[in-house]
Amino acid sequence: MADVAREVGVTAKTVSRVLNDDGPVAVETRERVMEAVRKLGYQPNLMARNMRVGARDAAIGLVIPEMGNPFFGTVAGGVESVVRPRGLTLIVGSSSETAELERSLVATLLARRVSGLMIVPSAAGDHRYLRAERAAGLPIVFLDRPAVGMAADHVVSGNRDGAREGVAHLVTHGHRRIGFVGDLPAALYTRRERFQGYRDALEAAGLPFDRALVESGHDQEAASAAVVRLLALPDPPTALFAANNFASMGAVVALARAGRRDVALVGFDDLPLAEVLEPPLTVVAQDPAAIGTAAAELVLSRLDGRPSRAARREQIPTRLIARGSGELPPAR
Amino acid sequence: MADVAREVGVTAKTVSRVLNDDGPVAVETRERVMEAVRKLGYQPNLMARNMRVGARDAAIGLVIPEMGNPFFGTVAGGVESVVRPRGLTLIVGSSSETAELERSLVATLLARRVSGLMIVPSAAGDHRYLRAERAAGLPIVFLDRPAVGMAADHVVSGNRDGAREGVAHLVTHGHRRIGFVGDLPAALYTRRERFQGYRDALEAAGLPFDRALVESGHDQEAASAAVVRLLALPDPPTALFAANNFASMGAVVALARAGRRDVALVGFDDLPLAEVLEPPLTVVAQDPAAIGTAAAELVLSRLDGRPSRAARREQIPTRLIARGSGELPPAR
DNA sequence: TTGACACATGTCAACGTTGACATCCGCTGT
DNA sequence: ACAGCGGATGTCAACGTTGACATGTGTCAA
Repeated sequence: MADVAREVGVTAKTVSRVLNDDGPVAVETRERVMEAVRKLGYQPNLMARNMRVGARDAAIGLVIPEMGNPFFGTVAGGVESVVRPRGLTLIVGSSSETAELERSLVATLLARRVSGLMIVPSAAGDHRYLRAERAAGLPIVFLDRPAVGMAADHVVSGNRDGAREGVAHLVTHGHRRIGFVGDLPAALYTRRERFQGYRDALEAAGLPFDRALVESGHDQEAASAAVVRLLALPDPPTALFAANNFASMGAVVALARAGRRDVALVGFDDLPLAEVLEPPLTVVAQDPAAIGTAAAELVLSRLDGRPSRAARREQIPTRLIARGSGELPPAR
Repeated sequence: MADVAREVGVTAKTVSRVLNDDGPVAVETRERVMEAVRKLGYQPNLMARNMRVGARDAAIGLVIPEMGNPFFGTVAGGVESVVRPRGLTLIVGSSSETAELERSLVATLLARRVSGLMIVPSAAGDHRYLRAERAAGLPIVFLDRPAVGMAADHVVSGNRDGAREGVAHLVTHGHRRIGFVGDLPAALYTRRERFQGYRDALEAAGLPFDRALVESGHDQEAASAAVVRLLALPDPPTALFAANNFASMGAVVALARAGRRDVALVGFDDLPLAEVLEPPLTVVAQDPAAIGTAAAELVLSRLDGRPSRAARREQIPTRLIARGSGELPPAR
């Protein structure tokens, strides 16, 4: 910047004014400065700019469990689409679902003095340590799952309602014994909510809840194995509700391997090739992009100074997409 | 930092020494400082630290076309896994495959003085403008596709070899008319390479190249339509080679809709549920995580001062996974 | 003619941190 | 007894930018 100023014969301050459209600058000076900037290939140093008095970094920090998971990738894309037009940079890190990594990532982001923090909390965490930051006015929003031990803004899917709707769909098609294939650990927020939705639907239909019909597994293989166990029961389910995408894939694989085309299935979260599966997979679709944009907008509105103490909570509704696998009638 | 220093009764410099394990500090002083740090909840300001004399930001910038695409998400995950243990933060942005957004993102990253730049270039770009930065010693590595108009490091898949192997697999199973379903625009690097591999395989087998068997589409629907056109030819192909994941999905969908279980298919890039498709999908799998880690390691090695002028280029080999759809014999 | 005012630009300091160099102290070896 | 040395700490400046305030110059109304 000093070089540019020297080249033009003005002070750094004037260059600064030109670059920021700040204060009055003679048209001619402006042009000469711009030319010098081009000639010297000058680029303002954002780090220095951001460092000025108490200023925060013009960036938003985002912590997701995994980059490779398209669900979270799409969430991140939604966040970016809102945040970038505002001139904010997105800094993403992944926690591998561990509270420890999550915390160290958050520490890095805080050290960078990001302007806002968005977190998909990992299962085991406790977010009390963020209270002070929140109280100090830093916008913090949790995505997909609420914070633990702390009242804070969040944006989540309509897990319970969605699950209820998905299971009700199976009930409507005549099923009375419906298996639940969930995530692990069972204490996971989304798992708990969806399980509640499952029970809601059973209750609404006057169906008994059978503990034996509930199985779990964290990855696709484990979910597959869970389905195999369910099908081996003396009085097996005629339909399955898979409470997340891995569970869905595991169920699809298990049913395909067993050659069981007669078992109905509804999955939570849409899959890319759902329509060409045999039978086409009925799902309760989430809207990950909407979760991202809604959360980002929440952060921005906080940033624009709405220091309201109260936590704001949003639910993004799900949508049942009936493709066939949920409409199979009960065998027998 | 000044507050901490005052609390302990030392200078900021001493606090700095404690925090960076720099220079000798009395054990007792160290402890008192650490305690004050905890008590006051002090967090070092990374922006300020990074700004010091000519220093660069302890961050790596990564530009990918799309966050929601699991291929690039996984690439990003690979990058992060290498970069984080080194204490570097990852800053990710997506370009939506447009040269314009890509460039503005790169500008932001340069303004932040990142320590390294990793770019998945969008189709239309020209990277001459980065020459100066590269010459100035900034590590720049391109991923998945090479730079345009500039000799620079890159890490790409073994596109041509992989495609050749995939198509050869079809030839081995007796196919003589093999359709090619590619990406658009046709000038896209990966598309060109894979197309070359396709022709290599035909040539190696002494099969004629038929222009009519080449179709394209950028998204899944377009690829589907392309497959429909191919099947409607007077002398239609008995097998298809889909040159990327959208093409694969489009082909799978088109074949399923048409009820054509007799057409052999090999896709480039693996899909999550490939094994449960009917028939199970044979693919030429890429290794996106390896692309990310290899590229990141390249950046780090450059960072550790290997200012060798020559561009370094790496290819990550692909792997044929035969599941069934490529082994169908030619109908008729 | 003069004061007021808008415009154009400059000066200075400060943000938080750390390199370079200086200072002080006590111990060791001769 | 004292030079020499290493350990512990301090002082100062600088990184690049921009707020707050100051200065200078020309125009216009009274």
